Amino acid sequence: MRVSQLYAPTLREVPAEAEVISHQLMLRAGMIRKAAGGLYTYLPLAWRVLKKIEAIVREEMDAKGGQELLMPIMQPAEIWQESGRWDVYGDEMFRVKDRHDRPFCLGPTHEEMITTLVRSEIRSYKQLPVRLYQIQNKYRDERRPRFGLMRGREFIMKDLYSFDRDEEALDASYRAMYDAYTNIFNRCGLRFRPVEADSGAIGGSGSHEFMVIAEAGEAEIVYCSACDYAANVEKADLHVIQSDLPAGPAAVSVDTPGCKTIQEVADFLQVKAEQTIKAVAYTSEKGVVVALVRGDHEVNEIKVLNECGAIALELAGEADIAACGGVPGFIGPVGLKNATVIADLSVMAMHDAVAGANAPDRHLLHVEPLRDFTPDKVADLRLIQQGDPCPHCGAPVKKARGIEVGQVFKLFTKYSQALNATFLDENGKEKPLVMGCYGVGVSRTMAAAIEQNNDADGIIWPVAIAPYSVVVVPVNAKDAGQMALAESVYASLKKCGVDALLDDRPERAGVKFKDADLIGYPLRITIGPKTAEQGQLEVRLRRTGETVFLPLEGYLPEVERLLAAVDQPKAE
RNA sequence: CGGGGCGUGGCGCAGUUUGGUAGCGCGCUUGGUUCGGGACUAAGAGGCCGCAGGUUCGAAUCCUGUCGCCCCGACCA
Repeated sequence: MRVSQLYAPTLREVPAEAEVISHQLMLRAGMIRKAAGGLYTYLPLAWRVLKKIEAIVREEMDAKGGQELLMPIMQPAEIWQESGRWDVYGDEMFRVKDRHDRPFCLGPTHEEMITTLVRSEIRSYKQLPVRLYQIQNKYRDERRPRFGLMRGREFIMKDLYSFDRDEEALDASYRAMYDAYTNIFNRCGLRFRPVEADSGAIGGSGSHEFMVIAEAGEAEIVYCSACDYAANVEKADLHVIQSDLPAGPAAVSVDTPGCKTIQEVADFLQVKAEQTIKAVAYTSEKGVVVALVRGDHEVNEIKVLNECGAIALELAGEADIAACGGVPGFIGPVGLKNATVIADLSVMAMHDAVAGANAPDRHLLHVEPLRDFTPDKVADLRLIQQGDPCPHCGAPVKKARGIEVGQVFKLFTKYSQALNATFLDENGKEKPLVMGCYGVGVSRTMAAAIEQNNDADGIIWPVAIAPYSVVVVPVNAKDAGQMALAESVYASLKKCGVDALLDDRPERAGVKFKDADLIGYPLRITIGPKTAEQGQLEVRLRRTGETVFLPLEGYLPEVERLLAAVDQPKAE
């Protein structure tokens, strides 16, 4: 490709709408343009990167026995009604109607589609395992699309679904995909970490997320400073923390005028925050749920959601709090009614605690769990914090931010049971298929790669996913000798399979260098006035900024060697 | 959904308070001089001032409505 022909309009200034670096650079490098909020056109450079990522994904999926197919983006409502998710999925699903007023949705995911497909063909255990995948657009009406491609309303996803005869076989599928994902993100040149994850709305249990470590990430993870434990904060388990206080005398109510926050109460009553019990009320379709944690802890809403079995939680309003006998700001566990009360493990281990008295401007002293209140349920509810003990080895954990680029789930029989997808085992017994699902955010992976690989001049593509590996830049395109040499270098690179680009534009050298740096081709070969005289090719490495000279005779193997080595950390 | 901000040539912005001929930088076109890190110069092209209604002799500017975009939040009693 010649740059004079390339549709890659670069921008000198940062568009005002872009906040994160990947979004800014993709706009500036002429890779994407916005069509509407969360909807983007991929221009040729971006499309080349996406195709390279997809090619890596396909190779790794095929290597694990995956077979590619393509399902419709538009899906009939009836299969979602059958699985029960039509009503559950909520506003995040784009819903459309055809001319006969029949309801459809734009697929946010494809469990229903694949399961209803497979249920009519798979009859016998002899046909298993089956691993089917596709790469296509997904649609989610995000409540807030942001950060360019990182959270769009339309995005490219690879989704594979595995069907196995039993959980042991599912484990093998899961392990195969876990390994494949590790290969994919390694090959894309990303620094990432698989973390234990909550399985969320999609259901099932047993899940890992592949997190690219980056400040712009929307997810928070914790990892152990000593062992290899790592988890999404939503998932991280926590053990009981015992109180060292003795049990107190009978509870008494005291005035705490205007003390609504834990800090205000603790300061006013001269106790530590960890001696207080925090009660957080939520509403759900199952009624009011009150979560109790220690005052210095935070509630992990995901854990609450999982414990109470509701579809969605919202912080309760004043009316809901009043309905269960509470007073906003002064709600406490003693005397609550008409609510499901769930206490964190560490709350049950407290003694002589302070809690809201369910009366205006009043708190209770000397509260004793089980003596003064008995929760409906006790569970691990708190959100992990930096420095908390690792659930595996007890060493303090650290926090980091990550971009979720992939997730693997064990679905077990959630969908096969709902959608009646069964097979006959060796004994002629009908059983539900045991499923797993595995997603890679392809477009998000591209954005994540930029978040991790850039500098003040622009993008620094890993070779494996660069739109072009090498750009050949004649310093002066009007100089016939330079152009002839550039043409011949370009032709020979292409001939031996190097993804090369020729910047034949009649621009000044500086303009071409700036564009090359901005777009981030791994290698730039500069053809200048002295190149022919000295008999040497000047090659600049984007990642390190180094310039190396190669002999005009026999430079091709050297270029290939450079391409193979340029992303590898230097051995000292 | 709540809060805040912004919509003015392709991009970045000024002008709005105090109504009176629509501006600047970058980019674009043409010519000349330049030519190894976003050149200089001369002459140009390009704007329903988001949209609709209202006030006014007159609206980018004031009023009402509406649409879109961006950011923060959807968080602890």
